[in-house]
Amino acid sequence: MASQSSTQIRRALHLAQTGAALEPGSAGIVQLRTECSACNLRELCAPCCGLNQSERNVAKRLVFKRMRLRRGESLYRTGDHFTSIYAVRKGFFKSVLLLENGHRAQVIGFSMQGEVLGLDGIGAGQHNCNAIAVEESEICAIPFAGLQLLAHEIPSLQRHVRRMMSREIVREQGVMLLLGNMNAEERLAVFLLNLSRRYAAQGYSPSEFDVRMTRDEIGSYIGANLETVSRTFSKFQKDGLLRVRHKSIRILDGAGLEGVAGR
Amino acid sequence: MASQSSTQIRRALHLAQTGAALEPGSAGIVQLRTECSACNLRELCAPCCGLNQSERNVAKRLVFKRMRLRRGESLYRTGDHFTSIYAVRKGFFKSVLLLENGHRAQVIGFSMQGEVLGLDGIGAGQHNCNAIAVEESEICAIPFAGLQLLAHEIPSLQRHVRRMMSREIVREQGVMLLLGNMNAEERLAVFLLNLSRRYAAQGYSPSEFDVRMTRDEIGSYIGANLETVSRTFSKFQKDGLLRVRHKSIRILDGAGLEGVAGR
DNA sequence: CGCTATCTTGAGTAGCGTCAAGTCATGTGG
DNA sequence: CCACATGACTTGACGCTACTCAAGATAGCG
Repeated sequence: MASQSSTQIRRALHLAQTGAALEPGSAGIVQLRTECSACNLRELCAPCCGLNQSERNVAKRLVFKRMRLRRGESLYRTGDHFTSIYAVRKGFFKSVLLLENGHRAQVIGFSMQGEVLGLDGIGAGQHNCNAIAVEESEICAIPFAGLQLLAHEIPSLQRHVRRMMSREIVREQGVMLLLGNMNAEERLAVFLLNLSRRYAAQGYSPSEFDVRMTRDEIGSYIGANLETVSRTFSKFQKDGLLRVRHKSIRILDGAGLEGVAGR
Repeated sequence: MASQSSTQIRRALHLAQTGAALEPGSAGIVQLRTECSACNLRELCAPCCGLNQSERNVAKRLVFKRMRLRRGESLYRTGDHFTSIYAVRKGFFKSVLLLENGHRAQVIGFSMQGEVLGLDGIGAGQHNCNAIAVEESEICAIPFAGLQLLAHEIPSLQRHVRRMMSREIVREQGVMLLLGNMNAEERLAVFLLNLSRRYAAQGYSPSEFDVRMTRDEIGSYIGANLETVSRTFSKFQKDGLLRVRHKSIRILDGAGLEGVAGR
């Protein structure tokens, strides 16, 4: 069923890109047409950010397509033809890498509201992982070919794309450090502090938030199993660092948590 | 002393970029001026690869600078101002990420002959890790600003830069999978098969090669300690998969090794 | 209200890290 | 050319962290 809905989404995207009509609301997917200049995320949105007014006018030519996805639905899958990068307008996604035998899988990243998804496809022309909604989410698809045409006229846009890619490289380097060098407590602490910082960047409280993903998904990301994640949450609570009530997290001692994270 | 020689290299690079003269052979560093078209690595070299003749003529404007580094010398260090990307002409480099407290370090990648180094600096304008020669090495510095000017005229070059960055993202995703999901044997097997493939890509034997790095450096990269690396080498030898004689490796049973790697 | 997914906690174990001792290779200076 | 020092590697013993298996608690959903 996950595969089926993914197919529908891909079809929707294809239709959106070719400009063909789509039945609204089919399979719970709503597709909207918006101009960049009307996008209420344009302050956050990668390709618009940092443009001056005249550049924004040029950017109007780039028509974005919005879509909604429910928990478990795929935005794209490994091997899908790369056409767009995606700005997350609302919700949460996980990027899952599958081993060739398909037996093992690992979450290699989470993308939240205001962040960009799908850069891994630029090189090979096809996506290298599965992007799956962790909760009810809404994205804005940015056709990459159009983005490149624009970037040729707007150098700052070209720079912006490069900067996003470079940031992704640096982010992944940090995860490699986490996975290669840290124990379970340090990993979870780093994970929580990172989440906290990202919520803060979106204007939410850095000390009180929900983890939208399951213990299993967190564990997959930080290289531990779900029991270890759960135990470590409990230990942090016992030590007075957090208050954990299922998905709801309150950071009680940020400095203490940073101490555990080893900074 | 490592820090001192690094300073010298940075000074050399600065001089090279400003065009000032440099005493040849000082501190064992030799700096050479070469045009791209004369570079005998141009088939491998990232920015030249994939250009047609007329584009190559344009590319002649881009003057590269070559340098030699001895084992342990830094090509760049965390926080260094980003000016160039580097093509490895000869030798081997490791990229080392330092934790903020400077106490822990991890090798996050190795770059061999024919590969490119330094892409992590593009976004922030400064390097995010230390690039250190693992053996006597020679690199070709490609000034990034010049590369970008050229890329504006040669779209395929722009694409090429993007592709390199995207490949780096995908490579790091693979390392994350390795570090998050595999045991020591699987990690070492994956590491060796990857090395084998890269040696083959450079025209060397895929089944018989030297590991240029120490057990400690391998361990840091694959998230194990040096004893575990050594023990696993011994086990692979006992199982008839490899013949290991210190740094010299011969793969006796590639299929068996792939089996261990879990593919 | 019951079913299912998710989470928590416990007990036992295995893999890998730590500590330690010894071997081997490389390089340096007499 | 040899002696010695140093760095790199190997192997063993032991202990701890985190995984596995299992059972029960809790939340969310139809």
